[in-house]
Amino acid sequence: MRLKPTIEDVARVAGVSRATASRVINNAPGASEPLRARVHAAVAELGYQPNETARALVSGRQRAVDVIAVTYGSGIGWLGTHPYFSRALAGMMPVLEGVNAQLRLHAVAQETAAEAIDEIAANATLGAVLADITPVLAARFYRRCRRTVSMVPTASSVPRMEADNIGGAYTAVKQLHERGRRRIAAIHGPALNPCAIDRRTGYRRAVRSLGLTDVSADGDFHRDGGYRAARQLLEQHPDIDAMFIACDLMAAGAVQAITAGGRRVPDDVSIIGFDDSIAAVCTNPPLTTMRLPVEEMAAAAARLLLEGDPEPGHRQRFPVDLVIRDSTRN
Amino acid sequence: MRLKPTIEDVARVAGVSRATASRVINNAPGASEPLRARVHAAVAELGYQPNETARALVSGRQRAVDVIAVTYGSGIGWLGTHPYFSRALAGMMPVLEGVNAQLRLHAVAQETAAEAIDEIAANATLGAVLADITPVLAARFYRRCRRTVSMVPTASSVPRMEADNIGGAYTAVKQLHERGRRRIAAIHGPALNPCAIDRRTGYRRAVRSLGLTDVSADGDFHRDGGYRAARQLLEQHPDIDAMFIACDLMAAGAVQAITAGGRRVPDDVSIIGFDDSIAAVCTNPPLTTMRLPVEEMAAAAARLLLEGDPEPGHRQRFPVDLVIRDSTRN
DNA sequence: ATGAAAGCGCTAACAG
DNA sequence: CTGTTAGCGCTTTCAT
Repeated sequence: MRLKPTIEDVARVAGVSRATASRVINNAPGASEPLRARVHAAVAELGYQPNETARALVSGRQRAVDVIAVTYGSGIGWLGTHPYFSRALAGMMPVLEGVNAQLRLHAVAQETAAEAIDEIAANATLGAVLADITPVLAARFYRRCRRTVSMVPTASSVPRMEADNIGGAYTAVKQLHERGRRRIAAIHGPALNPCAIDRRTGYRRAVRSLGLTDVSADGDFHRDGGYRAARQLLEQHPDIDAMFIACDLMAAGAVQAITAGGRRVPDDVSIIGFDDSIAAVCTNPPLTTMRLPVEEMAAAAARLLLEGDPEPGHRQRFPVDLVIRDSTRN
Repeated sequence: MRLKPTIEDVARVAGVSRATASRVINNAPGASEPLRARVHAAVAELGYQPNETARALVSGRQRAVDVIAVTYGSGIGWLGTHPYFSRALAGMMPVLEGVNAQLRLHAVAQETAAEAIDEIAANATLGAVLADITPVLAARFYRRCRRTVSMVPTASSVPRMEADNIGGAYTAVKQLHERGRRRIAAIHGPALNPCAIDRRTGYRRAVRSLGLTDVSADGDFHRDGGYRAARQLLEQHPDIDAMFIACDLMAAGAVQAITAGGRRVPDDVSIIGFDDSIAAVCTNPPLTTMRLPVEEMAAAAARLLLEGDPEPGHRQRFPVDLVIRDSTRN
């Protein structure tokens, strides 16, 4: 079988030099119309496709955005079951498409995260989007590669996309309160997750300023954890009439626990989730939720990287808006 | 700021030749212990990280698996809302991790798919996993790059991972029938989607062999389509007592439509979905469904690529198993 | 066991 | 406008 044609072959067939071939292929100026035509013909005849690796090496830029996800213990099952990550990818791909940039996906195990991160940083080109990296690791990465954007709250110098998690949580509780609920419990996310921390803060502030009681349980940002937390909450505080839940997946579990316990949503217990992920519309009833604009954030992150090195401390703020569905409608 | 150190720098600092440095870095034989130590020291001192691009160019192999997704019309919103794709990614990443292979993600617009596919094929290294490519496009890709694996039914010569969609659909209907249901409707997927076609076939065979009536509606593999199809089905055939739905996302919508119409799941209408995606456990009640082992299929596809060129027509079969949850429990 | 040298395929000065 | 010539950073013969 014939080897893949190189630009050398194209040049030979077209009867020009490699340089000329390169010029017309990259449609750079400095090539006459007749030669252009000959080169194009040769390209077509040979089915020539530039070798991106060689291009990248010589030009120093490979035009790839790296996306890093850290996997905790149990493997990366969460990538397949947690909508967050795929939303981020979905947001980035359209902006990368058409500008000849590719997306590289890295799953790094928490235990070896440090080394893995060093290697990724060393080979970064357009830069990296840190989807859920802890502040410490993010800072480490940033030290090795300035072209970095975090999508979660992180070390202060790292450029980031910032969603108003605190405000969102506050709004959620306030909304529940306005609808007349007074025993508003919360199911929070992992204690160390930066987003979860902010949402917890928002809940606490709202509870305090509205004169309510803090009734909290801890979840893990997964459905099962939401189910368990809700059941436990209901047992310990049977008078709960609303729940603010820090993630839709947990909210889906909570809805199941609540109805399994013989109560109705929203009549007995009103629910507001967080994220507005696919889970929010799959539950029954569909969830009122605080929309985290993941796609927009990811797209903006990609665009920022495309523009060049972001300023240290650069930040772009994103609103977290209330999306009303049936889990609060009654 | 200091430029990134090259192997040249390492060699100089260690006082050896580039060749020797290369040998120890790749821990190839042919370097004495004392020199190895000096090189390692130099690497550590400089924080040297090999440039993967240069490596790839010289060795001809970049160790990357390309994943291609075609986007239809409206953009790739579906990637963020449809669990299939992220499950495939989740399946591949663990097998790629640790073998120093990376994952490249490509979203190609349907209109320009042909050219895009040619370019990807030209730059493929370990090969490509075709997640949802039509047979025609898959064949085209395969013509340009033998290292290809499709995850959906496709042109006969293209190596593939084959799930028993027909058998799964058949099993689902049979299960409903065994539970005493007799008016078993179906909501199918897109007319041209190869998986949807097989599931439709399975439904038809079951209906015929069980002596039931074919009551079908068409969906789009999304929640909204499932909602609409279910509502329409219920209006036109109020005596329906069960539904086989070709995808969990549609099933989630159908559950909502059914309960919104005042009927209960599973008491009045029993439901079996397909996929066993995150949507199946977010609905209320959780869905009985036919499990498509997407993660396993994707992992096997990645492994196949890692092994070298798959045989033409290579196929690996995967079962589609019944997972019983509450939507059929009564 | 070690080093010198030849490229991988391409782009980008630099000459002509 | 066109061609010649250096490399990009690395691996890999091939001598030594």
